[in-house]
Amino acid sequence: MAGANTRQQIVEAADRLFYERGFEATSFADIAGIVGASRGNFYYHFRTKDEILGAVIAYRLSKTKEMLDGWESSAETPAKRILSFIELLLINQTKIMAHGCPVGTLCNELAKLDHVAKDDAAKLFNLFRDWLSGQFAALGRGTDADTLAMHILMRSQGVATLATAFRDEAFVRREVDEMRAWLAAQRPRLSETPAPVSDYDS
Amino acid sequence: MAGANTRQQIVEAADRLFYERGFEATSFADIAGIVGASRGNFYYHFRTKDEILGAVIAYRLSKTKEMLDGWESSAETPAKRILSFIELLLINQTKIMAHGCPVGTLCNELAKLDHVAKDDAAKLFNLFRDWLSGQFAALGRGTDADTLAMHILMRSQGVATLATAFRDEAFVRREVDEMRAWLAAQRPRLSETPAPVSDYDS
DNA sequence: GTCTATAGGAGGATAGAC
DNA sequence: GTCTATCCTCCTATAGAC
Repeated sequence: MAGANTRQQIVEAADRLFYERGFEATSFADIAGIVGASRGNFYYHFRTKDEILGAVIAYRLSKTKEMLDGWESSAETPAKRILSFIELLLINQTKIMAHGCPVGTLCNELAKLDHVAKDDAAKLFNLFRDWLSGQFAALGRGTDADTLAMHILMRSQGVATLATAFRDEAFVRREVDEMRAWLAAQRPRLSETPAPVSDYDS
Repeated sequence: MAGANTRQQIVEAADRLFYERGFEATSFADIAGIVGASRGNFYYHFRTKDEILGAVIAYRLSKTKEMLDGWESSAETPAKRILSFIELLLINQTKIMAHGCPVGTLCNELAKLDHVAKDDAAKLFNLFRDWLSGQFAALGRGTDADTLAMHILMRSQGVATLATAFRDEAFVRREVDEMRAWLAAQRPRLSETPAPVSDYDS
């Protein structure tokens, strides 16, 4: 319904359902049920289901960029910005326990389907990776910024997967605290003066 | 073909395809193609696809128990046994980069489908969790053994997810090295004498 | 225990009226 | 730009012969 923005409504409904149920498990009828349009009309806006997937990935990329830009301006220091990323696990905790991380689960599903768009979905990870890398560089870790970015991204994914399987809030809180402690231990490091860091002190 | 063990052949073929392609994306025809039996015959052995899933989960539980028992007898110390778990990421690296972790991806898919068997699949995680917890307890970490078990399980899942998305061997090696270093830093800890540990020194 | 044949339904996609 | 009607394929599941 509602003219020219039907396309956008389809994308947003698909975005939600692809996350909650998965790409394959979501049918046109499911999306149509949310949008309130007929299935037939979908093919005016998208020729195939894969085209909807492409639009959903593009939409997520744009939303993610917005979020990262928001963190950039709302937090004053690189450390606080990285903290925004870490605490996303708490903010989205309920959804994550029900459906996992939107990025990780989509990449996993598309990898299994050997879908043409699997590398496009991985660009969502690259967005976080590059942004985190920039923050670690700003923190004075120019040489290993990307390694640190991948490390914290890895932890976030691990917590999300186990949060879905165990639905254990205490576990999530504990691991978020560990990540905060790990972050606090990351100090500017020059190649000639490696600083001692401590991670797991609980 | 082959009488009474057709059931087992179905389970093993389904086990492989559920891992490689996912549960929903695997059809009876796909399984039949591997086993070399007709689709119709499947319903003599299993009444529904969900029953095949149940049998696959039971099969994986039993295979996992075997693997853990094997580590128990082949490695002499708790630390070496935990190392066996960590290095599974290297042993299965190629498969993980193509299809993710069999446990994590199945749990994620079933959670999204809100499938009745999702908690049964999570028992696979519990098997690792309890076994790892026992090893950490034997390492002298009786009070926080389960916390440590969940932490290393979390890391393993995070590495698997990013390995699938990025297919970056160097990343996997690096994180496995980090996990080894983390493990080496875990010392027996009595409640009154917390020991200093270091984690992230690379 | 295995087969062929087929029911019954859902999904993606198309055609054409309005 | 949206709708209804329809095609075709694939899937799960069943019936019944061998």
